[in-house]
Amino acid sequence: MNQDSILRSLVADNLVSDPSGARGRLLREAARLFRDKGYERTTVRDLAAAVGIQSGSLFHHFRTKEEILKAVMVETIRLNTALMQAAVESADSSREKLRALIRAELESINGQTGEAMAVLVFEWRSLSEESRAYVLELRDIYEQLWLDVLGALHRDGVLAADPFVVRRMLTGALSWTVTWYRPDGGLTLDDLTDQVVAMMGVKGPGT
Amino acid sequence: MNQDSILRSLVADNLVSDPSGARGRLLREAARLFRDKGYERTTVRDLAAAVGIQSGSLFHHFRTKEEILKAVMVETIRLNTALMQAAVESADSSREKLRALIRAELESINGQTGEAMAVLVFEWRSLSEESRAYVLELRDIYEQLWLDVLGALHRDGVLAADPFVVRRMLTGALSWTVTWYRPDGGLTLDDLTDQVVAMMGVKGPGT
DNA sequence: TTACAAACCAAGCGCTTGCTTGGTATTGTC
DNA sequence: GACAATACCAAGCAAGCGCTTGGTTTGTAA
Repeated sequence: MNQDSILRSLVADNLVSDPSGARGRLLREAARLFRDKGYERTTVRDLAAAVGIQSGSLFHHFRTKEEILKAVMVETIRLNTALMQAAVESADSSREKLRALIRAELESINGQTGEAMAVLVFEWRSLSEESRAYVLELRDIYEQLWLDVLGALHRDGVLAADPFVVRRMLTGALSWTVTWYRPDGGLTLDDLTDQVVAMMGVKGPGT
Repeated sequence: MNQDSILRSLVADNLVSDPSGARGRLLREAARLFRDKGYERTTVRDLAAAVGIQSGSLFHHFRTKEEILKAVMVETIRLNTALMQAAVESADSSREKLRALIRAELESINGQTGEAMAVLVFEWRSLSEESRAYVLELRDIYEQLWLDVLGALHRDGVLAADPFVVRRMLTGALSWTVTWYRPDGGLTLDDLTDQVVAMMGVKGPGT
């Protein structure tokens, strides 16, 4: 189950928009604009211009501007949850599962879905109360993947610190890479993964 | 040199506004509103109402709304840089200096200046190009404090990972605490500091 | 060819925004 | 007590905002 087939499966189930369709293209441009200028500074005219239509025509696809923000976030979480799940399942030991999770999250933040992930981090305050509740609900599924793995490592005595605290520290540290990491800076995502694992106080198998 | 005297010294030098003055009170309310609602969603009418004046009267104190955002950020960096400097100087070993820095940054993020620090993290995109350049300049002084200490630990073989990467990971992890840490949750800032230090792969004195 | 829905345009409405203006209290100074 | 300078108010302007409306084009299928 590679990344492409996971995406295609989600598209087939109508959980994620086809990236090549009109709606999918709009969401991609929206993510880019929201990340670059922020949600509030991005006007519906900006969004429309980015996909080459009139501003009023946007409201044929989405009822409100906020619905666009919500869709960007919801679809991104759905996709990355599925990718994470696959990453966990493909690894054997808990230690390898953790590494796979870190690697996958770095990929989601600094790869294809990077714009949308940045929006998820920086623009959640612009969501309405109900949209926020729904997004948080989806996020919990995602977070449970992490807590399961960290909890197992904790029980095995490999991880000393509290899994909840560790996850939150990791969330911050990994999210923040979006503000400074550049793939052309001589540091690959694998290098970065190594540094994170090394920095975590996870005792190696031999000690 | 305690925290209060540091603040008073900065006020005397006109680098930070007196918190009890009109300007200082406005900046405090602005920081709170900007954190809660975001800069763009906060109107000048909101700001004026928070300090009990008419919206037009704001422009007697600040030329533009953006100048208020800039002032919140600049004064916060100035204060926290001074506090960090004192924290570093009061510690003897590099290891203790690192702990003092972590503790001080957690304090700045989750204590009195918490609102303003959150603004610094989440609202920097709303700054104009020039304001951003100035803020980054001030930030560099602040960051150098960290890199000096981390560099010393690295040279001594206490810290294995790259100081630049470690600092950036720490920035993310510590900033993120603003989204989840609550002092009434049974975890003190000292506890949290311990967890961070423990999580960092800094080898203890005995190994 | 006809029928119909989906996708889009052109125009603009009603409202909110940051900020300005002209004038009035309030404060500090000699 | 005269006189600025400072701090504020009341009113409103011009621009930009999200979104609506009524009508036209495009795609699809019988």
